[in-house]
Amino acid sequence: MRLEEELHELLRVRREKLEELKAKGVEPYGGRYPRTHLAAEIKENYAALEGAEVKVAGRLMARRAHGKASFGNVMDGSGQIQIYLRLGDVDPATYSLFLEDLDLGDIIGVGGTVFKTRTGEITVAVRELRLLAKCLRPLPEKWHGLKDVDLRYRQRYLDLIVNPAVRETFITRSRIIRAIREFLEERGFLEVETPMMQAVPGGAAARPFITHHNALDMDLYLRIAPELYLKRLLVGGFEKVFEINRNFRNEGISTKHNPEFTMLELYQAYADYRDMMDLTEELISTVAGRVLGTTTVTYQGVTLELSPPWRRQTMLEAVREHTGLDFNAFRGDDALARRAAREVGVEVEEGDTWGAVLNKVFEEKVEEKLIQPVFILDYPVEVSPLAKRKKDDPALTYRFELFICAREIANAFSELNDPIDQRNRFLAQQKRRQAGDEEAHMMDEDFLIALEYGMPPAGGLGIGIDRLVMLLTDAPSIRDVILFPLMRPRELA
RNA sequence: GAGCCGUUAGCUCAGCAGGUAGAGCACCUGACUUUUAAUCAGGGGGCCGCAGGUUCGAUUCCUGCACGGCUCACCA
Repeated sequence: MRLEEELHELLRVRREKLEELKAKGVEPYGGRYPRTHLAAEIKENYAALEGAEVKVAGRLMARRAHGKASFGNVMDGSGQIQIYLRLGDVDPATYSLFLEDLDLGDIIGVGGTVFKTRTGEITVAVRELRLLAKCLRPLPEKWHGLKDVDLRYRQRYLDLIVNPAVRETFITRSRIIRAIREFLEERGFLEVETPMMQAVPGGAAARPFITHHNALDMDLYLRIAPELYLKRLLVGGFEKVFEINRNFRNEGISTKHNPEFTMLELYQAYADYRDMMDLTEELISTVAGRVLGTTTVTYQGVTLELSPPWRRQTMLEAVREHTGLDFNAFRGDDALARRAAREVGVEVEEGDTWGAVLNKVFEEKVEEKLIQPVFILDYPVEVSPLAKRKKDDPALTYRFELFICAREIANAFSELNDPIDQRNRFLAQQKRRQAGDEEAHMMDEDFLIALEYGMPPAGGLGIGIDRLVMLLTDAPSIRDVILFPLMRPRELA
């Protein structure tokens, strides 16, 4: 810390007050304060509490001095309440503590009686005042709040102090996650935790972060998905498992991507992807109902109806509906499929097979049009290395993704439990890795051994929690639903 | 990774066809015993993101860099 003389005036003044307080024998960083009520409780129960003695604690957010009587606002976890000090009701030392020594932002405890001012504001008439924590830096502006998004993310605590809507968003996030846990536990799912550090990062197509274990002298990867471990648990006999935890992907940052993000994955033995569709509909609509009180939500001005059932459409149908291209007609002819894609303006590479082309056309031409909830079924096998092939159509898989507001919200499939087929899929992925595709799956021999012991047929589902929270809180950026999104470090003031 | 835009007081923002900067809130001093964006009077506070260049002179024009935002690419 710089020398006191060099401190900014605003910081210097507060530090001087701190020293004065100490000189007066006031402890500026107090301990336990036995508060009796939250601000909101007093306001909600005024009829019962009028004239009652209460103690509240919180941050001093405003002060309006009128000579020998003064008002202030104290904010606690429930909201703000007005406090009133009058010389005579409190001794001169207490009054001057409030008026001279306290600053906006200080955390205080006050005791007094509840009353209503003549303008009708429910207020605590203070008898006792205690400083619990001195605030040495000025808070952001009281009216406009903190707008600079850089500062809001870097100093999220300030954002939370001065922007109540931000606070609400994160409370809603917590409620959503709790509702998901309740929903799954009610249905017999067991919550588990699987490794975040993995020797072979699998379960998704993504570039991993690399870290190093010193004692074992080995590189490890931060997981890109828990999938392959959760499936090992199916092998082990857990029949309904879920995990809500972080995934890490070493990719770009955008309004829809943070390098670490929260994912729900669940697996249900003896089920398939149709069961997963039913479960997904029920889960999201139930969570919306429990948390928001409605299944009709507005996202960025668009009204979405989340009550089931949701539309179900195969990828082939969706592509035909939105582009006029019937990929069934190009079956077995990769070149024809590529030509058709180029005709509608989709860039494809020479090596792209029928299924890869179909997927690209879908992503570029169809996804953006999927506003109301829709399950897109039957993904090509090339882009679904962990999903079971369709019995009657082995070029496709029993896989769906859920789209809402043009965003992929969920991804699910009937899990591939044939170890021979799984090995071949890994080998195909390996070829793509060798061809330079850094996101192709790595071979996971350990996982294959597990499959060889027999994994029950199962449905698996993944839901991006951050994106679901964005949808349900009307947040335009993923950074609005992650408390501390990744930022480049910056020199501190 | 690319393109566009931004960075001025603690915060929210003006401003500058190039002549060494303003407002509101916050802060300091004074007045005020039911105010609430309290009010009134006075005052202090700025490497105008950083580094170069052009110029008699740059916060302003040019270049580079840093950080951020948006769009695109990659993805969930």
